[in-house]
Amino acid sequence: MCPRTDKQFEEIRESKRSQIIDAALECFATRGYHAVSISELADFAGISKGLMYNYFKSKDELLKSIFKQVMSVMLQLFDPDKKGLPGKEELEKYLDRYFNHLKSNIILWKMYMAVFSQPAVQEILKDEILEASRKPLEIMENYCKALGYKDPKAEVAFMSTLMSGVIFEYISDPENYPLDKIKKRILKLYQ
Amino acid sequence: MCPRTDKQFEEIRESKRSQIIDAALECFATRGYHAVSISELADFAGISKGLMYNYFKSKDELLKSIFKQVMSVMLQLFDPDKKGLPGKEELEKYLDRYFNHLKSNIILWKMYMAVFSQPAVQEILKDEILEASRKPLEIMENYCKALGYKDPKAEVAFMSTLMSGVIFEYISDPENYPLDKIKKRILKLYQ
Amino acid sequence: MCPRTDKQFEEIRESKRSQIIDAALECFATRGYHAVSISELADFAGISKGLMYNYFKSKDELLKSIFKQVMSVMLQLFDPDKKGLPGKEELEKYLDRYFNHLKSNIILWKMYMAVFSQPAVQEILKDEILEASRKPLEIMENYCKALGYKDPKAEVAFMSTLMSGVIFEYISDPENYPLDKIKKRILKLYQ
Amino acid sequence: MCPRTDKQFEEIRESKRSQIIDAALECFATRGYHAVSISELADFAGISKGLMYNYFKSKDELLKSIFKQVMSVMLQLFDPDKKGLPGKEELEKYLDRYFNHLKSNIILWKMYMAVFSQPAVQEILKDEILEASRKPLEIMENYCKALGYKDPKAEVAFMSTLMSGVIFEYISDPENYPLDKIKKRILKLYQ
DNA sequence: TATGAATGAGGCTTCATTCAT
DNA sequence: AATGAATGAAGCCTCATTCAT
Repeated sequence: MCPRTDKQFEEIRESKRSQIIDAALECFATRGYHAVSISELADFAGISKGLMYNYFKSKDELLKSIFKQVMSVMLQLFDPDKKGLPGKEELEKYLDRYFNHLKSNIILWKMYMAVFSQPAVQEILKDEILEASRKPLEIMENYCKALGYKDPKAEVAFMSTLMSGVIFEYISDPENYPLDKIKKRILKLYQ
Repeated sequence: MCPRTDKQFEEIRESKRSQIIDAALECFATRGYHAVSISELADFAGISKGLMYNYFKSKDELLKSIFKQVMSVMLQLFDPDKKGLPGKEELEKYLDRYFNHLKSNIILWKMYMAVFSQPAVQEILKDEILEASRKPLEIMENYCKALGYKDPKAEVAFMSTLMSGVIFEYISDPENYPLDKIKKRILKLYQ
Repeated sequence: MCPRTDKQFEEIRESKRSQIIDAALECFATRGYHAVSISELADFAGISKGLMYNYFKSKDELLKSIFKQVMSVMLQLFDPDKKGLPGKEELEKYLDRYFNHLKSNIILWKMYMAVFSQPAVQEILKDEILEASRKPLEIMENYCKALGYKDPKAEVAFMSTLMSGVIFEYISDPENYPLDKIKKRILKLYQ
Repeated sequence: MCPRTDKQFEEIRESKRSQIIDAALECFATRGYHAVSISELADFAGISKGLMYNYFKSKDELLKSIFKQVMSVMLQLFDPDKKGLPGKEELEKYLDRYFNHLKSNIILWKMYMAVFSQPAVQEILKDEILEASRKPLEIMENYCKALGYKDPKAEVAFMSTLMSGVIFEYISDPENYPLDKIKKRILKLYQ
């Protein structure tokens, strides 16, 4: 008989928003942004087409929201709690975290790759991508400086290459890619 | 005014086919498969929409044809003329060829990545992909064995990772990626 | 804390109804019926979408209600208090009232014109329109007879033409239309 | 067996374009711009929805094209062949042309009114409207000057008022509006 | 072989309306 | 009485594909 309280509405919105983002994340990651229609998305999320637009202004905006969420999760990965000087030990922990994250969040990384490799999508997310890549690069540069590399920027590029390669190979064939062996192999490089 | 011979017709067809494939390759690689319409493609290739369907049964078929061509070009890269035992020197030449190829055929590699990140397309091209990757993997395994690695398969996975990473990073930002430094860095690993 | 009386409820309802009609009148008149959504309307009126439907069965019904109100206000304009015989002096007063009304109720007249130019709406409001135009026409006919016109019906048509023209031109560009000069010009016709 | 010639294509395009504009003119004029959907329009014109967009970039563009055509037809009305000084005789001919035009092109004038009275449509056609009204106003001003009015601009406003009124009343009820009597009545004003 | 007009399915989006609270 | 989440029909538009010439 009474209207819902603001708090109730807030909860509904937050939960439904998550529900949509999760559904879209899975669809986009596994089938590609353009290949998934709003209709399919709504069906998959268990809501009506119209409701999508109650939560996201457009399909593009939905993609941006997903990307922001993906990036925020990933940034936590790259956000070291310890402020201590990075060293070999730190790097090992860092890689550990990274590989574990990859294993347990494969969908996020698929999304990440899908986004990065589709020019049309890149266009949409240009700004967000630039902003998101700043932090990890900074961290890696700190490691490289601490490890005494003469050309830290080049070493960062190499590290990025390694990491991109790992992601790419792993999500292409998670069953067969020897993730652990690769981790050891990489660690050996920085001993 | 004399009627063309069958051979001439065949040549015309073949040349026009190439013309279309080249145009489509450039469009798809730079803007993405879904973002390019048949209309735009026809304009870009300098022919009419209708004629496209004279050469390719559908847009999907066109994509498959392009991918086959891309793969055939890449296989040449991985087809060593010299049958000599692989060693450090050979590896250096191999990497040289690889990096040069990447530099001068960036469009092909963009296409290659684009295909890999489109699940729907992957499905269609599964077999071609598998077949195409056989040869390079074999070659790399030979190198690894020759270099005395205890676990050659793991080292091959690492090499693949490196190469995927290089492709990915390079095509993402060709202007700024230090391709040559990365090549040296990789060679240092195998000295 | 005492429960409201029925009368209070009634007053609240009536006042809220007015609030909605006023808001809708302004929106429709300035931006057009189709261009204004119920959502915008509710925002503008400071209530929720749902409540709109508590007061009006549909958007069309709302329009009808507005038009009825517009017509009732206009009928007052054409309802002369004085029953004295119409003459030149009366006509002047009549036009005065008319022009002043136009100036101070431009929104009502915009609405009136908007309705007339929407065939779909005309259909809905056919009867209301006919009924509403009876009175002014009657008054004008009386004037014409009193002024001694041989063909009073034709002169009424001419007067209607003048008035429609004034409305049309004035609401099209209220800033620049010389309303007062036009009034004088018309009065000169009937001296 | 041969493709059509450019000329043939040109003819097809021109004729189909007309067909669409005519259909749209009738629909918009009688039922209103917003009330007519592209689907209905296509049906009415006897073509597919898609083809509409082969000829007009959008519904708005179609409206603009129609308005341009309407205006071009009307401008001919206001474009006197004779360059002689305007006088009473000229004015009579001018009004003659005007009233006849109204009678035989009622749809055009309905369209004109529909456009002018719908704010949303005005918005779309802002520029075109301004441009189109320049010429007739200029002509009327010349008449007024020639007729010796002290305040020609005011008299132009009065004439515009008359003409708008005539259009408005006539298209509202063509059957019963005494067009000829009104013409005489107006002429009497300028004897 | 070659053209581009024509089609129609399907995409994204809006919005009047309903309904649980 | 009041709210806004939820629905789904319908709108505009795109585009792969067909077809007459």
